[in-house]
Amino acid sequence: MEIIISTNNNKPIYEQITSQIKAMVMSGELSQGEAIPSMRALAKSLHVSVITVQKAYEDLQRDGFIETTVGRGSFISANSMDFYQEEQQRQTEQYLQQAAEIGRNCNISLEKLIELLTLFYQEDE
Amino acid sequence: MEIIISTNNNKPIYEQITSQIKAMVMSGELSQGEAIPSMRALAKSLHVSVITVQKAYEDLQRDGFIETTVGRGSFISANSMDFYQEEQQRQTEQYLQQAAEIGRNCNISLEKLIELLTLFYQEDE
Amino acid sequence: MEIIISTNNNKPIYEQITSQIKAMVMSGELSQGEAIPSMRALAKSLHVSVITVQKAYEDLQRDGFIETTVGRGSFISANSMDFYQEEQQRQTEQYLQQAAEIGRNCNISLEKLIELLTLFYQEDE
Amino acid sequence: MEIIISTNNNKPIYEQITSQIKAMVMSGELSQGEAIPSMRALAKSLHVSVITVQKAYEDLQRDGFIETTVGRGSFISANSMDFYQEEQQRQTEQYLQQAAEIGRNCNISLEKLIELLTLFYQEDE
DNA sequence: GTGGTCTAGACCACG
DNA sequence: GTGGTCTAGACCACT
Repeated sequence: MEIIISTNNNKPIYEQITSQIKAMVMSGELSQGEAIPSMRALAKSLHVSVITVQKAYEDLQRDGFIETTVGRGSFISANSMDFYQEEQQRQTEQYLQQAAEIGRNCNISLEKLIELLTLFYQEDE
Repeated sequence: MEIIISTNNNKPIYEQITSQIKAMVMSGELSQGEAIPSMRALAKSLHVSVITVQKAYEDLQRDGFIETTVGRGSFISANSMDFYQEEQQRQTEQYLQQAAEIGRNCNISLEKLIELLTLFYQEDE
Repeated sequence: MEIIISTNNNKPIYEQITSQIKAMVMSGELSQGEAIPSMRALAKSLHVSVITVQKAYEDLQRDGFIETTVGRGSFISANSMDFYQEEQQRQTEQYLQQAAEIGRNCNISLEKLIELLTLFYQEDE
Repeated sequence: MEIIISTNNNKPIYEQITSQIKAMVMSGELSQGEAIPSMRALAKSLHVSVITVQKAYEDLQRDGFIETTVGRGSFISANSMDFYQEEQQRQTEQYLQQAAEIGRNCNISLEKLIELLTLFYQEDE
């Protein structure tokens, strides 16, 4: 499991950790029931405070992605993938809505927006 | 000129001020060369610290939206609208790109994304 | 006598007035003993507060460029031109010194500086 | 890292801080990636308000000289030196241009200006 | 601990 | 009256 932390980024470190772990579940790199590193181990390998990792794991547990048991460690929970799907869909819709709203206010045509969207969609492939 | 401040919002107050003034320029409610309220006047009417308004005006000036002179006040600058257009286009593209990226990772088809975008675009009308 | 006030400029208005009057003395547009407009007349024609013009005239008198008599008006003083020459030379030297200092710190060669100076000198002709 | 604040100076304190930090980068006293004091620490050691230091750091960050992260601190950014070089060159050119302009208006010959410039350039060595 | 935001005062130069 | 700078407090999110 490899997580990359960027300090130049404006996103807080604990959020970078959560989002990357979620992405690994989605990509299949982490499967349900699989163990993830202990907070101390991850903190050490990322050169990051234990408190930061703790916050990340707390958030993941709160949102149902992992299950943490004292003395045993943390594990990917059974329906983590569904949670992730929902979350991402919600976010995608939100981005599209904002793009639509601003675009309309600036008199950017729907065709232009679709063109851009298609471009970005194929670009990343 | 009417600005609405929401404290429940997670956006800082000075940012709410700047974005609403920019929007007023775009909508034509404020035209080029027109004076905007003095820092003290706006601070008083919004029940907000002078410093907060000052920060907002400072940002607006630095980004070229207004021109401010000691002893005279602040005025909408000549090319404020162009700056606004550019800024909004940049942001729209960013939203579309993020939607495209997440969408692709979640196996949402391009058709589905375009469908959503079209929906949101026409919804606001 | 024509004075141009720029609000986009970061220089205070009273300073724009003084510097332009001084320049007119130098260029011969204003000669020694000649009357300059009354404060109120100038304020009106420049669409500027009387207090602003008053401050400008005060500075000019303090530096010996004009002589003001209550009830008579203000006149270019006898040795205004000398004062101006001295002042400008002082300022020119100061600019050159600053350019030399910064340039040296940035490892810009003396030749390069002279080249630029020559360029600017001939450019304005 | 030693910064000297002069209250007799007409330059604002936050500007004195920014310019001295920039100069330290240039002189090599601060290197890329190196940490600079926390706002609170610097404010305390300079007997100055935290807000004043904050304003200085904000400016430095906006101009690309430092990178600052909440909870971590501020660090000299990778290309700080390039930014500094550009800034200084711009300023040098501006000084030379002003010297050229005033000099020409006062009938100071180009030779005389070059002579002065050379003098100042070698004087500081 | 760090920086980001906000408040309520103050003095200054400029108009 | 205007904006520019500064002070001495405070709370927040993040490390």
